[in-house]
Amino acid sequence: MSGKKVTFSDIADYTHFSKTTISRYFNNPEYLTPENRKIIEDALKALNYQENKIGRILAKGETELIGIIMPSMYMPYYSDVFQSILNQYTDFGYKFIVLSGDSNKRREENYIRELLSYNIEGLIILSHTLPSSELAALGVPVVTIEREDRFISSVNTDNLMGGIQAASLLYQNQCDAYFFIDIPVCPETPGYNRLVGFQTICRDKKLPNELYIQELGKGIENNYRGIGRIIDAIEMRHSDQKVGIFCANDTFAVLVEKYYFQRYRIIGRHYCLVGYDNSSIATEAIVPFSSVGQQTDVIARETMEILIGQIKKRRKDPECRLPVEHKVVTPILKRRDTSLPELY
Amino acid sequence: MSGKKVTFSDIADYTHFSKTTISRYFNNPEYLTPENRKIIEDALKALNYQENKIGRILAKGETELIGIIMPSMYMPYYSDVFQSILNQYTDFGYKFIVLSGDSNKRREENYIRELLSYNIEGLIILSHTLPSSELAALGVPVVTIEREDRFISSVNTDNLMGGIQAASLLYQNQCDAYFFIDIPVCPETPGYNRLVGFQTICRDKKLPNELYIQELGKGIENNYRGIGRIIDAIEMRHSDQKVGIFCANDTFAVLVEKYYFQRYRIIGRHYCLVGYDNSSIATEAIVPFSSVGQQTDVIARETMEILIGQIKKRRKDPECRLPVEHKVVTPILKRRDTSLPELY
DNA sequence: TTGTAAGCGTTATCAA
DNA sequence: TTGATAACGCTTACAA
Repeated sequence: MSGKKVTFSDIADYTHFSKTTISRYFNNPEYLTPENRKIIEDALKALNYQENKIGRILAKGETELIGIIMPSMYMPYYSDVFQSILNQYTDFGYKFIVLSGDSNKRREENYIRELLSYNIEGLIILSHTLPSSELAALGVPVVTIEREDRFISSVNTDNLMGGIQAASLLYQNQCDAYFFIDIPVCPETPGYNRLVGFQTICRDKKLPNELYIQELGKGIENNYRGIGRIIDAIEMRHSDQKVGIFCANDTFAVLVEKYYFQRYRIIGRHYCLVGYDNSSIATEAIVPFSSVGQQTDVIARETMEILIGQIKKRRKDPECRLPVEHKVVTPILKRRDTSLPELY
Repeated sequence: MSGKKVTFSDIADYTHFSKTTISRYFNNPEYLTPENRKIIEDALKALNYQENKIGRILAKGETELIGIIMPSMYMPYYSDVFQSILNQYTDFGYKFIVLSGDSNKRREENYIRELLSYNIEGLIILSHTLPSSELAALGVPVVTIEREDRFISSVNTDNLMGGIQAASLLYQNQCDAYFFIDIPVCPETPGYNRLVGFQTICRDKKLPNELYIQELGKGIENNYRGIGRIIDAIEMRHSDQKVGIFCANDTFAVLVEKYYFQRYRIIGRHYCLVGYDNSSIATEAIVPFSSVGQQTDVIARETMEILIGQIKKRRKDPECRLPVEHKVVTPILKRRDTSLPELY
């Protein structure tokens, strides 16, 4: 609308107070008399003052900005978590500057430099590109989510528990043979424990089991082909048995279901399927399958709590060492009955 | 690592240049002799200088910040577009502050105020909450994506074309009766034209058709029930015909497929299905279905081009009126053969 | 309760 | 090619 922006000086001139008093109106209104408060309030409206945080940031050094580095969001899990993080604005008031990583180390280091140049007060990392050792050296509070976190604070789902829940469910369904499907994951990644949990149950209960850990290629089509090869391998030797399959994510699980149908015309019997993440696709699938759900809202909240805690510490003492805190969030197994409903 | 942050003053002291010269090193290095440039370069390393954009912003008024207001991302389309927008950082260098709206008008107005207080240079709106009249009055460049855009610049998919493509595909498949399924959408929304396109073809070709425009409730379960009622209604009168169904999004489409199977044990024949958005679920479905794909990368790029164009204009002349530009992006129909493959 | 003046880290203007 | 100085919009001692 108007030309130049209205500043504290303008309001000061208009009201015949000083800039300081205007500042106090916002930061320590209790020092002002009600009458003077009213005068300033009216002036703000009359002049249509718009808050400008840049000056404040320069003076106070507090940006209320948090940086986020996302991996590519092709897995719905990531956009679920991201959505949950954004929702935290309501409770914490911090704003998020978001960059999307692309597995290029140099580039993500630049992202971080760029974010730091805006004086972000904290950093949330979902991308897997940079090692935690490097993140720990940044000097700002950092929390990672569901990734390697040796030297830095983190929030992870209890993947071991998740694997145990999944395998137990298969066991309850009295499968004859048990299978775990995933792409290769390095043991430092929390998700690795899905496998460990699965193995734990298999060992305890002495269940015949096999791991199918292999690259499946990029894109759904390639994944589908890879899954197909695995299912063929399984069916080759277990066609007369009830097989229990635990997939490390729902996308793989839905592809298992799809392949069973496309290739073998089998739907919702013969095999028992458990996915991971409980994303919408587990419900939308033609026969909904069970899935280990991650509590993304809890994850987001814990992340912010660690981060804000460290930020407050830093505001008090900018030199202080940041503690390394690890939070673990319990997964929630969503059971779905995969037996087909009768036609009515 | 260290205590206080290194500033231009520190570098000036260290090198015995003035702050001005240090600033020039970054902004107009050609004014410096190569030797002096080298000296400063070394000093930067020696002191481990970290860029600080806050000072620069205060002095220049250019934040290189763009605000985004997202709707809740439960439809994968939104996270696809969002991902594409984030990718634009590489080409444009602008950073994004992201807030997630929740259909609360007051609250979203506060979001915008908050964003403006950070001196964002532009705004991208995907949320549907605020009318374009209000957005147009903000004074910053604003581009909306796929929503009501009467008074403001926007980028939309050619929904009319999308509807035409979908209906034409059904027609090519020689359906006997044609159906459109969506929730009620106000005619100002670009998506409304999906229906118009569908109707256009039906009228042209004189195809028997019906519109099922009704609330389906919140959440997949409710949607599923609603879709079920619609399919039952259709089957009641068309069970012996080949029905062609165009769903306004892929989620509805997959639920149609699911319901046909669960209730009627029909898969991939009898009906012909087209979705919208070509999201991953259209591929993952047990029988993949055709879908009108939105070119989210093109949408994101066009959005940024309009926005950056207006931002540049504003930098030259902060008083200038902002033009209202509308870009339309062609949808791309992804055909998928829904006939079942033979068992081999 | 209010004001003065210095400061936050950069850039812009002008002069040298 | 370089530097002194003011300016950007706000906060914060300190003084009154």
